Amino acid sequence: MARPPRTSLELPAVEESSALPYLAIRDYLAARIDSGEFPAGSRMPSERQLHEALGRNRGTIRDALLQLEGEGRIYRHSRSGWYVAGRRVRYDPTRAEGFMTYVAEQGRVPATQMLSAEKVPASAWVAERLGIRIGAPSYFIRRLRSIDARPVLVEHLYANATRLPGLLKHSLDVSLTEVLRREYDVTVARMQINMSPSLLSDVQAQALRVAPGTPGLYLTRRSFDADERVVEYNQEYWCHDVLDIHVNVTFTAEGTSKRKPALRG
Amino acid sequence: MARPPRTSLELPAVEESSALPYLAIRDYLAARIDSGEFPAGSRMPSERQLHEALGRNRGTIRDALLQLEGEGRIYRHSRSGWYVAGRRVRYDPTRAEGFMTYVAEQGRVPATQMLSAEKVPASAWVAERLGIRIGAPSYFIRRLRSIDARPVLVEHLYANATRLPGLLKHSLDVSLTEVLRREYDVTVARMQINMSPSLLSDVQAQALRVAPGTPGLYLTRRSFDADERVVEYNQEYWCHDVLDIHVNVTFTAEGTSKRKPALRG
DNA sequence: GAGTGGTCTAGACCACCTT
DNA sequence: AGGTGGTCTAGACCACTCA
Repeated sequence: MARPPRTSLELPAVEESSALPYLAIRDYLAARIDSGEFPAGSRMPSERQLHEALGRNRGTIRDALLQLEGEGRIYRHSRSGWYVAGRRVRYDPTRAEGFMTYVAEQGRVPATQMLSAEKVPASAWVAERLGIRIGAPSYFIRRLRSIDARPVLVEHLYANATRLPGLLKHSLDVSLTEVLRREYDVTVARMQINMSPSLLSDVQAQALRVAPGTPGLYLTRRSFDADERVVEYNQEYWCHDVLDIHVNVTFTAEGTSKRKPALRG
Repeated sequence: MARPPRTSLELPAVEESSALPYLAIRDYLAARIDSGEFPAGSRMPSERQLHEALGRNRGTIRDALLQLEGEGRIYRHSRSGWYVAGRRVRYDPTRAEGFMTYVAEQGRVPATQMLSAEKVPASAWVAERLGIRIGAPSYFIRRLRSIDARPVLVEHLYANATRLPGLLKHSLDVSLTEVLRREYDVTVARMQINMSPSLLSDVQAQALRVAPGTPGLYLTRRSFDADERVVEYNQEYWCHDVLDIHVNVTFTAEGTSKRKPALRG
């Protein structure tokens, strides 16, 4: 990854807005991010620079940076540095648009990189989720997605290979939903979505080039067609600071509800 | 909070399943949680006990514990100890049921405690969200909610006082939605929900009796009636390990979607 | 090869929770 | 009053990224 410029370090004393040193440093750095001194995407001063400049132990500096990371204000690129986070991307799981679409709509630059794609016999775990027999042919696709050149999620994609012959021959750098509709005339009629905040596991952290222990958001999606057959099963491992999830729900009658129809465009 | 029993410490050597000491300790503790040695709700051995028992520095022990916290396997009660987390509670934001209902349905014990309730002139921020004039009377209610005696979220509730006269006289320890329907004949027709993972701010952390810097989930909900008037505005600050969010979406036609009607019971 | 973050050690003091 | 986690210090070595 190209290393963005680092803002030079000139520091008025840390104002003791918080009694605790690490929170005072957090406030100080947050203020400089807000003021535009450290713009989104830029590199923060190194931990050792801050250590020298602010007269606090590197561990304390690190606590302040980890705090800002948890708040989603900065993120790190493992062993390269700390960077200022951009705005969160709005994501509405009840809409059909894919990653490439909604990211671009928000003025950001999405990108997809294939990590692996294979046809394998379904394990028990996969078979259950896809509603197929154990050992039946299935696809396993692993993709890395980025926003503004920052890797932000790893996607695992499982699908029934019997139903989608030759899927791996198509370009999978774009929206899978679109490939399914165009090439196989398969449309998603229903989705089961799960989300929970967690940490990125070692494997996913490595793919995203972040440290193990980086906070994440685990998102799962099971898509069904009109006949209630599973079309695909998705696992998405997101950096926790990337998404702002919006859901709009309309209730029609007592105890029932439906999503308000979304207007295109 | 009553202090649950602590499992006594007898330790076979840490198996070096991971090269890094703190991850090896994480694996070791996770295995003992899985095996039932440390059951949900019980207290973990203290950091100093683990330090002595495992022959690692307390800082390293702490890194392992923080890792497990991030994964949602354990949580801490500030300055009291580390505890084993229970199962996540399933929450479907597109359903109308309130906290007390869906928590109880899952065999857990929900509780609500009022922290404050006042009638105040709306600030600019509140006025915008409620769609009322700045300075118009509004309610501000702050509640603490628990599951199985563990505080898990702080709720801020804003409402239009002109429209709901005498609201504070009613019992607000239960579902507000129900009070609104029963006492004011107000029904929610639409909700705008926002979610993003973050850290608990100092104020909310204090109310939840957790350390500042504890990971959280920030959830916001704006409810409208059938005439598109705002009924209430909610802010919820959740401990990050409590929720498993489920959303079920049905697509009817190209570009539109609606939630599958939920059957009662 | 220089610089970065990632991890670890061995101490210390404090605020607070618990009993 | 004793024990807990929360914070801080001052070092150290390593794996890795980047130029």
